[in-house]
Amino acid sequence: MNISRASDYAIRGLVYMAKQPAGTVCFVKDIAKNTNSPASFMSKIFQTLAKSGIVHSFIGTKGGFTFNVQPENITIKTVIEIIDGPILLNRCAVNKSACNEIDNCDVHYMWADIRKILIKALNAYSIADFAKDKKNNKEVLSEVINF
Amino acid sequence: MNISRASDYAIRGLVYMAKQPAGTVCFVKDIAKNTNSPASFMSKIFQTLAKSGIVHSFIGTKGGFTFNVQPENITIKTVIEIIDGPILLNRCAVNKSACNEIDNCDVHYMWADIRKILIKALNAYSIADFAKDKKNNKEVLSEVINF
DNA sequence: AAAATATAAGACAAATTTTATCTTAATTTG
DNA sequence: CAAATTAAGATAAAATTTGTCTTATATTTT
Repeated sequence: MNISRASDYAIRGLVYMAKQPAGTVCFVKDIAKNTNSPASFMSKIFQTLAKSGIVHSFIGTKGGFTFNVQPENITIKTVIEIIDGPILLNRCAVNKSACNEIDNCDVHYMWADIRKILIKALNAYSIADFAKDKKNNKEVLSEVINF
Repeated sequence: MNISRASDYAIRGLVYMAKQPAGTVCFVKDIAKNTNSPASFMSKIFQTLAKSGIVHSFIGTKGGFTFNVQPENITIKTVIEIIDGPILLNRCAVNKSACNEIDNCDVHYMWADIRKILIKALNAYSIADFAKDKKNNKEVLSEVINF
């Protein structure tokens, strides 16, 4: 029950970009250095982010990456799904046809339920939230939502 | 961002047990058969569950497993943590010392926040909930909690 | 006491996923 | 043309997950 290192790197890389002046073209080399991640791995990750459309890539000298979608509109859920694929939790969380017990699965509704909650939480934070002053980065949701 | 097959099997196995008359001693062989899981793998899983104390094991002819904790008091979170270990989400979710950016981690609070919500959701369902009539097994939380 | 049955424990192994790395190509700038 | 940078894909190392197998131990039945 963890996110991948790759998603973690992606989020940190995008946060680094969001901290630069708007429109700055960022090199993978710098993104990697500032997030303590392997440059070659980060390069792969940003290729994937570029293919998804949330960042734009420029080849050549002075090439690099810029945001193609505003950091305010890139949620944590978006990033995780681009890098790791859909959030399923277990095999039968989304549709019954994927469940090996088909119509008779006991835990189907539970996982669908927990998945909904998790996705809402992951969508509640955007990349832009982390480029702001850190003292605002408190545990917002879990204080507001008491269940 | 998935739970392991092992946790899935564990939950299904415990649900199967909860459906039997209270106090029934269940064989791994039967638990595995009724959950479409490999018996030898399920055996390992139940060893772990027994070591944790939530089930009791009996060796020998007529041996097997019974609940040691009431199914009402075994939550999904409990099972997942027994089988897969603590729910962390990312490396810095729990304590800052585990974070590679130490005092300067941008995403620390977010992950701690999302983790809290997820754990609450996983604790909201118990094994006993799935032994009941299936039409009660609707998506309860996500309808109640609107955030 | 012996035979049958079931879990315990741990070594072993296969499969899958994650985490990279490396090389070659393509593109842009100067 | 030279330098810098991403693109793409092959490859590989490492870690984790998913299982299997064997031997031991305990219990019940005969």
